[in-house]
Amino acid sequence: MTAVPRNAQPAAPASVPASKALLRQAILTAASRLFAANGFAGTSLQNIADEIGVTRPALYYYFRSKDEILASLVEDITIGALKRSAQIEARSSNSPTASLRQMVMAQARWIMQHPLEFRVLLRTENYLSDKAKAVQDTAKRGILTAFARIIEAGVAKGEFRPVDPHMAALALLGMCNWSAFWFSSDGRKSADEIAETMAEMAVNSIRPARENGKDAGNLSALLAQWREDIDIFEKVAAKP
Amino acid sequence: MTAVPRNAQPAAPASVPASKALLRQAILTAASRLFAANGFAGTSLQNIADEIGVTRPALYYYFRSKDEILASLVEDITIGALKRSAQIEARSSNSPTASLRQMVMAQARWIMQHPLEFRVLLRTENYLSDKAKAVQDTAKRGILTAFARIIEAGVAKGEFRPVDPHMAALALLGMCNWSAFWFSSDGRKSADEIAETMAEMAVNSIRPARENGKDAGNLSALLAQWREDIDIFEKVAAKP
DNA sequence: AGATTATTTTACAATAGCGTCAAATCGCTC
DNA sequence: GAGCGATTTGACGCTATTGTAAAATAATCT
Repeated sequence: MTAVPRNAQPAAPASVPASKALLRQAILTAASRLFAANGFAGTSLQNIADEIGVTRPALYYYFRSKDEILASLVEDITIGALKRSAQIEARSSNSPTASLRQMVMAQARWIMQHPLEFRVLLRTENYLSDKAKAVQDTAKRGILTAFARIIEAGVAKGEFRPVDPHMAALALLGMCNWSAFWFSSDGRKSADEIAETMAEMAVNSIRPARENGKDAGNLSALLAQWREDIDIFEKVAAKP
Repeated sequence: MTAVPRNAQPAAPASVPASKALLRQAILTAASRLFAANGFAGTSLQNIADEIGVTRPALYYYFRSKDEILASLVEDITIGALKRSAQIEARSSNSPTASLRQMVMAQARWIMQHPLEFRVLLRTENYLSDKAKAVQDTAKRGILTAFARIIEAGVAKGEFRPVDPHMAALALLGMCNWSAFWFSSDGRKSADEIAETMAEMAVNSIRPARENGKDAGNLSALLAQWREDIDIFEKVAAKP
């Protein structure tokens, strides 16, 4: 392993120095690789140290324990996911369909951009400290309710079938999250393509069946349908 | 722990005697509970032994190692899932929509009937021996291709949108499998209700946009639909 | 009852990995 | 190049747990 370069900044002693943060990050990256490959228990601190080219006790200068490495790792990921869905919800488009599509895309994308970390996260809940687990739980709950709220709004507007919002949200999140287990960045499809397909599947999965004229009184449902039609049209028209 | 009752069969020394199989099963049940709760590495053989009321070395009479317990545990589950989807595929209804609905229901149900074992399975792939992992992989692949074949057939028949069958299968399986992480048997909804909802979502997710415009790429069908819609709109809007 | 087999236990290595500490080294400032 | 804080290292103790083997107990058969 190459020596870690130090930048020549005069000083930033107030908070964490840049150099320290740098190696910290290197540790986290190596750890996610190894944890994802061999599991948390299957990875010793020695393995991590070898990966970076230092000795085992050096790690204790950056993290108090093995568990703290794990906790730090998974916290970043969940918080990131939460932030994204909160952002989209705040953007509050008036169309739940559009919002849901965006949320699914964002979630799927975020996961496929960090598949390793996500796999670790999904597989190691048991080893988290109580405090870390609590952080996890609130973040997960936040994402879930964001999805559920959008779906609920869509149901109220008639853009979605009358499904149980909570359950539908869990189902759709499952669709997204599962990708951590199978997505490969060198596969035939890009993360963006997959995310789009999933978003399309998601909105379709709870879209009301078109009942020709039946409940024609429902204007917003009709408008929602038109929006989708236009999307389809746009895609078709854009093709060579 | 109560003594294990022995049946008075003369002898069945050829294969495994019934009594031995009984305690074996008890060990597996206890193990899944503990593995699911505290993780594989977080569970010692001592914990398992305590749960059943024997001493630790007694376990070695039934399993050669801790890993063998895990392997035996997860093998049962995956094989069961594979069997189910194979059955449904063999039943070969002529309607891919109906088949897909049934497969999703079966998969979701099977998982919600064994959520503990499934959580263990999803979280411990890393600790499996190479041989056990191979069994895993082929079973998983079998389920996946069963799903993909149905979807492919549906696409060919025009019952589904032209999605990538492989990818859609993964997405739908994700929806099902994820339930292992959130389903609770004492929740408001029963496993059957949830499975049905998921099946409905699944078939909708890849159903073509329009029932009456058979092929989605058909522009004139889309335009015709719009004209109709506008008529409806006009009537509704004209109302007092 | 006595013999034979099945099952469980007590006791015993052996190992791997975590966390700690004081000493050594590095990089920089004066 | 002496001094000082930041960083790394080697050596150590410790615990938890796995797996084994021979002895003890329970069950079954003749």
